[in-house]
Amino acid sequence: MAVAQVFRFKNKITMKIASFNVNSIKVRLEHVKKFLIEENIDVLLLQELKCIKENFPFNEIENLGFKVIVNGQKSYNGVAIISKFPIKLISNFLPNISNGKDDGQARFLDVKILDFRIICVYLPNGNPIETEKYEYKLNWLKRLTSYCKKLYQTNEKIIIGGDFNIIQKDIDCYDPKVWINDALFTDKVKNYLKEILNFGFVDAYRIIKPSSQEYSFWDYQNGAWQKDHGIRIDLFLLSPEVADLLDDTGIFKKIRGHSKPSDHVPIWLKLN
DNA sequence: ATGGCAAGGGTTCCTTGA
Repeated sequence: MAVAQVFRFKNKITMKIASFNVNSIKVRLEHVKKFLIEENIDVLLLQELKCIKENFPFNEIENLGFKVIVNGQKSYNGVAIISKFPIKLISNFLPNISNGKDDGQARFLDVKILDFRIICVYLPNGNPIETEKYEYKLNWLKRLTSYCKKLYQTNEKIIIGGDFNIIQKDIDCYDPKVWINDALFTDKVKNYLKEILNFGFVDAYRIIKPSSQEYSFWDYQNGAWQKDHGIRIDLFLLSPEVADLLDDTGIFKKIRGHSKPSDHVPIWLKLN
C-alpha cells in the first residue's frame, strides 16, 4: 500500500501554466524572465509581442531552459508559447471561414505539449463599435467559436488561454456602466463567449473563485491602477478533461505595481 | 491645483491599444 502510494505520487503530473499580455516583449523581457523563474512556470502564453519573429529574444528565454514558438508581426499583435517541455506546432493562424486561410494578423497559436492541446489567443479589441474593427472582432469570434467546436469534439485535454478582450459579466469590471457600448462588453461579443462555454469549456478562474472580483488589466490612464479600476479579460478556458485536473488558479496582480509594467498582469493555473 | 498613458515606427507626430 505504501509503495503504491509513493509510486502514484512520483508519477503525478504537476504543471503550472500562465498567460501574460506583455505589451511589447522588448520592454517586458526582464519581467517575463523573473516571472518564469520565481513562479516556477512550466508553460507561458504571451500576447502583444509587438515584434517580428527575428527580433524575439530567443536566446534569453532558451538559456533559462525553455523551448519557444513565436508567431510575430511588425509593430502590432504577436503571440508566443514558452515551454519546459517540447512543443509541436499544430497551427499558427485561425482559418477564415470562407477559404480556410490566414488573415495576416498574428493573434493565434495552437500547439501540443505533452498530452495537452494548448491554444494561445489575442483577440481583437474591436473599438469603436459599428466600425470595421468591430466587424473584424465579431468575425474573429465567429472563427474561434467554429474552431473550438471542432476542437471540443476531439475530447483532447484542451486549454485555451490569452487576452480575450471580453468582459464576461458585471463582476468582471469595476463599473459596468462605463463599458456600455464598448466592444469589450456588447451582447454580441459576450454571446460568442457564452457559445464557446456552452460547448462544455469552463472559465478556470470561476471554477476556483465563483464570486471573487479581481482584474487582469488596468488602463495606464486616469490612475486606473491606483483606483483599482480594472477589468478581467485574460482567461483560461478548459475542456472537462483538464478541468478535472485543476488544482488552483490566480491572477499575479503584484507585477502591475513594478516599474514599467504592462497594462495586463499574468494569469496562471496549476494542474495536478 | 481639474489634467493626468505607453509603445512602435519613424520623425518632431501618427496609430493603436482597451
